[in-house]
Amino acid sequence: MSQRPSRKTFRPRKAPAQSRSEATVASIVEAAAQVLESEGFEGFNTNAVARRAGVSIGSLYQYFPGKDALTVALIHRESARFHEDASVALTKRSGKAALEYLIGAAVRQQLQRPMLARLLDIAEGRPALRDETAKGEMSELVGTIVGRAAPRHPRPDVAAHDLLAIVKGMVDAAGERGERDLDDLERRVRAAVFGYLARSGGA
Amino acid sequence: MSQRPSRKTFRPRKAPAQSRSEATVASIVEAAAQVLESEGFEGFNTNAVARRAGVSIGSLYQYFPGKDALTVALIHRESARFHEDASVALTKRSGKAALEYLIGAAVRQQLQRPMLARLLDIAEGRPALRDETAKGEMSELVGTIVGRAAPRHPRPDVAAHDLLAIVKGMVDAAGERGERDLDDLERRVRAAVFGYLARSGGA
Amino acid sequence: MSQRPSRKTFRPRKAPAQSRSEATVASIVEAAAQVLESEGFEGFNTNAVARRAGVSIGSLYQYFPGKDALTVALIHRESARFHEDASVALTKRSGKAALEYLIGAAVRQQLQRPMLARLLDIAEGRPALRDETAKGEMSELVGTIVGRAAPRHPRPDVAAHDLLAIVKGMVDAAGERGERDLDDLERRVRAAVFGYLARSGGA
Amino acid sequence: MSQRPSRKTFRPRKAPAQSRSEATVASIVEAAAQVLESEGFEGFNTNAVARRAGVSIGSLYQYFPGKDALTVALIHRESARFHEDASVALTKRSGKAALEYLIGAAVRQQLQRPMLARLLDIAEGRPALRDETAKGEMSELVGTIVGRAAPRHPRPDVAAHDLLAIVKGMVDAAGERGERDLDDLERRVRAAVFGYLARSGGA
DNA sequence: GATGAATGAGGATTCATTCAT
DNA sequence: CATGAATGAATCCTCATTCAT
Repeated sequence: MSQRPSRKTFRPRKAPAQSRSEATVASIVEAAAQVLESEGFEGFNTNAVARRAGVSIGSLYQYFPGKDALTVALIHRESARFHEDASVALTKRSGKAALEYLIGAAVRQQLQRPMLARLLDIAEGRPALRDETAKGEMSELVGTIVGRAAPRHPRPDVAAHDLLAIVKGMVDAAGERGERDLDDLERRVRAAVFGYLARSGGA
Repeated sequence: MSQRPSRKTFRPRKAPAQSRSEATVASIVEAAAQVLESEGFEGFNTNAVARRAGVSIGSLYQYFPGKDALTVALIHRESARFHEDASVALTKRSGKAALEYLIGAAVRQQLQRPMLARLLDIAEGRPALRDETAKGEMSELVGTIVGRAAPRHPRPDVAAHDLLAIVKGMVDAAGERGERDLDDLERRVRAAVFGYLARSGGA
Repeated sequence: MSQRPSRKTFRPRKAPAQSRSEATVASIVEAAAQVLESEGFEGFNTNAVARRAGVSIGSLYQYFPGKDALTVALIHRESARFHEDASVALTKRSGKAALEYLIGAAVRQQLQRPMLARLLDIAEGRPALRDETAKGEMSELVGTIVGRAAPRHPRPDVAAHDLLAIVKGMVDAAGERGERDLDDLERRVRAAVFGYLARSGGA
Repeated sequence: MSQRPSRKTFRPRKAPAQSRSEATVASIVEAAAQVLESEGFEGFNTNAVARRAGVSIGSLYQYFPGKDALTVALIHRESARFHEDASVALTKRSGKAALEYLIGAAVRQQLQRPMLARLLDIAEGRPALRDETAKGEMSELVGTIVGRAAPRHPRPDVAAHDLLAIVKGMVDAAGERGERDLDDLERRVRAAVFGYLARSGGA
């Protein structure tokens, strides 16, 4: 038959009480990022992460209830970055400027650790992790920005989904191909985003 | 024995000369598709594929040198579909019509087996399989079409990459969200594609 | 939180198709018995069982879906013995003779592999395995015999439970203490059984 | 470090001289009882006990040299109860009354915390703990009582063993089945005990 | 060729115990 | 003394792959 994952929590197991453990937790998360980055999903296993973090496997499990919790932590870490960027974007005067800011942030972030970003995008899609990701929030945020950038758009929420998908698709592919020219990529992403908006009713 | 083969060929072990083995090979590939579709990467293992195909694990290894060969075969099968579609597209009178045809095909194909298509997109990105995929060819084909649809575009090859990424990003996300409205999705993808072309120099 | 065992089956994984595997299965079960006997629950682990059986750990899991399945198989093996004995007992002319036969069988069986028998009695009580044991049947069988041996007994089913408990308690304790005098033990068990029946309403 | 200590003392590490530690020790033991009761052997681990007791794992090890020491302490706690009961029983005028008193006490105690009692009976049987249990004493005490209740019995010590086994067997089984009718169970145990004595030479 | 039994390295996770703070 | 972070041996189990029949 199939596997029965039995609904687990991916939340950190304990809030680190001493400062010693805060460092441990952070080092584990960064180690997870590095392992994922350099070995891909194939080599992403708890022992490797613990080793790279310089802690014992036991310590890892003291803070993360399982392998997936590592991935989730990683996803949250990146989502937080996006949220910050989006918050800043929301302060921009024009909707267009907000979108442009967000695109720039996305491109920069992606090209900084291309492999990692791409793998996390993939991980986010895993059914088991679906509930743990803040996709809804992200769409909402982008929806708000779209609402400002293209006030006449009939379905800003749908546009938000699409734009997120477009940007992710483009930057992931660029990262995969090893593109390094930030400005060029950013220009092209803008073309896609504003082109889409223009043609899908945002005029 | 072990589990980590260092480097191998993914070509089918034998050219199926007789029709019997041809059928066997096809059934294994389809079984692989079904397992991938219903169980995801987690449940995608050689024994499961053999079982679903109704052949012994020994036979599977008779035709495929290893697990990855299955994935590659699957990717090739889908690429073939794309090639056909692209060939048809190339017969269209106008470049615009060609692109529209291709978009329609991509959307239809994606929404037919959304999970499968998405997982294969992911698999294609695995470094180990990179060489085996015909990404180059696909880009070339699309590049040609772009060249016709937007003759003034300064970098049709770059545009081809981007368009491929945009379409994949959008339809994968749509499939993931469970969208079922083909026409609506197709319209939006067109907006993105032609919007991008218009703004990135294709006028 | 607690552990979520997720309801597993303890049934053998596959019916051995070739005669080779029949032997494997048997050797695994006997190895399980021996390991349990000599190492107790502490040392009863799948690796030890596989090693003692002279098979790989993989083979063990090919036939048994998990550790508990080994225990269940062992319990079934012993229950089968009891059923045979009970069937023979049922052919006895008098109820008293039937009971005496069953007592003798129980004593003999117990003192043959005292440690094993005791540990299996314990294992039967584990909540996780409760459903897998044929305790109900055993009680019924004994209930029938009691019904013949003490026709006036007001609650033969309760008596059956009690007698089973008495016999198990006595022979387990005897085994634990290392008693070897079969006849003496059997006499004492008879005293307990018939004494109980006489005083609990079986006259 | 490791997990398999070869041989150790199970005595509490320090005689709790101050009342503070006395209370701590008692709370740990009771926590052990509760964990064993609610989680079974599976969930009976030092960390869980410490948590339930509201002390740190470090403190637990301050008072108990290891996990088994907890079990031993628990067994001793219950044995003490039995000893008290037996002492009271010894004050009874007739041997019969003494036995009846003891049976009543055993039944009551068992049905109060059925799971715990059963698990401790099992734990007592573990070879590693055998030396630590006061089984000998218990048998002696019961032997004395039997000597009074059935002065003609040829082997009061053997009878003591058997009676202990009978009572344990019956009440454990009853507890396992979830019986709650104290009086009925007590009647049946008496039937077994006195029936056994009558037939095994105590007449 | 086909079969499926057997293999065993690899990876996830637990938990008794120690020891720095 | 108390704390709880850290440790790592031990165990369960999976699955790619081989090979005798």
